[in-house]
Amino acid sequence: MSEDFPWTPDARLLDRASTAQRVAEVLRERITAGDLAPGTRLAEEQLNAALGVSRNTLREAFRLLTHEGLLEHQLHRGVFVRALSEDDLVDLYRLRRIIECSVVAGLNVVPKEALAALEQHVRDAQAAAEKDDWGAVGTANMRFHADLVGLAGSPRTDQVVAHLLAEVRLAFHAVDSPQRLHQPYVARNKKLLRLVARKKYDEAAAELGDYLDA
Amino acid sequence: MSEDFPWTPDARLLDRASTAQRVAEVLRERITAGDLAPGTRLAEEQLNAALGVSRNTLREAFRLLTHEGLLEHQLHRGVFVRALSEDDLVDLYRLRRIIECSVVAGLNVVPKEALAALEQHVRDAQAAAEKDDWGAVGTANMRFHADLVGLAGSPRTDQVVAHLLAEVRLAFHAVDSPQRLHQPYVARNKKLLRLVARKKYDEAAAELGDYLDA
DNA sequence: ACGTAAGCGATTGTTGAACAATCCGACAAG
DNA sequence: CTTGTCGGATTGTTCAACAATCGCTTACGT
Repeated sequence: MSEDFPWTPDARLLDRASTAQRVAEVLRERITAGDLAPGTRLAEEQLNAALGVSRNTLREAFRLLTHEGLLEHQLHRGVFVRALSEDDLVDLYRLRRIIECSVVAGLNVVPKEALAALEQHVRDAQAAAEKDDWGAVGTANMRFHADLVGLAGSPRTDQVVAHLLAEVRLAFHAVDSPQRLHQPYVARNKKLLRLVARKKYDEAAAELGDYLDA
Repeated sequence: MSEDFPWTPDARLLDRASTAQRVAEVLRERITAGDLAPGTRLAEEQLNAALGVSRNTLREAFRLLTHEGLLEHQLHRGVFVRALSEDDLVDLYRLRRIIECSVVAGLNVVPKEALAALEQHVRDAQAAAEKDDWGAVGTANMRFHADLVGLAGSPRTDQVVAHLLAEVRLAFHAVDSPQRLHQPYVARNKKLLRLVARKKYDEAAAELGDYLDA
């Protein structure tokens, strides 16, 4: 457990902005890319040496990522890459269903440019799926849902959903078959978007609720 | 001496609090009690001496409260007690409406003891109202809604709602007539609870949605 | 042999200081 | 009166030392 990390620190990347934010950026990339598996412990001393920053700075970066929900902090034990249980996933999707369905059902007018952005996300997901890049499919899907909720124009709703989606993303890497996970969403998002474009908001909400029950 | 305790083994309560968390607790109390008015600036050096903790620890407490939405952080200027705008309030109640209504509408079974707890909150609010203690009415009201949402058994929903209620509480102190603000809620909560007890969840959700539109 | 408790190394929590960057009010020049 | 600049005060960032705690090992008693 107490060996050096398998990835080399890129000192050049640490020369532009606040050190803590740069460290957080590096760690964020590693986590969302799946290089750091959920449950992995991030020891201060190891990363201290690996990144060439002081412990205090490193802890500041930890705090940033903890607030983002990517890390979990246990008192006197250290920080760990967040590991989601089955119950967590169920809980996440339950809350997503509540919020996203309510938002869609309560829509009134949808600006043209917002609709275009959503369509772009669907196209991105489709293109990535054809290249078997399921990580990119997941990213496009996340952006689709974030922008979908953004239609409501509620900052707090946006923030909550962004947090939920970040947590969902953590669970991606724990899935053995990413294709089976992401494949259905491409078509479903397309159908959903069509319903929204035709202003059939209730049907869209039903469709959305249906597939968040999986 | 200590046979069985009334509190359930909750992981958050079992974890001992760090210094920063305790400092945050103190500040949270002062803020929600209204001792620190919205807009008040919290200088580091001043609190550093007053609370007997180092600047780093104090800043960590600030980060916790900022993340909770009670404090606002301005770069190179310090932290201030959050002042909510009219738009913020509208946004808060919109999200509350979405979540609380969905929870109530989706109820299936309500445990007897949970119902009893809700009734106790209503009685507390009623008693406080008769003594013109509108701060206590607000507290009982908050607990009522927190427990109401808790019926769904979703940790993340609970957390989001707790966050929203904490923000709502910030706005209490900016109101000139606390009576007119809290008075209606006592009767409404009572009515709402009666509908829930009779398992008329849809009607309850409608009632709840109706009064969150104010 | 088994469960228990003290001891120890490793790791995290906290502190205080030092220095840089930035804001704000005062003051002087045009 | 407006503009520019100076200087004190406050925050941002980093570091190293010390205290507290955890997990594991070891020795002890029954």
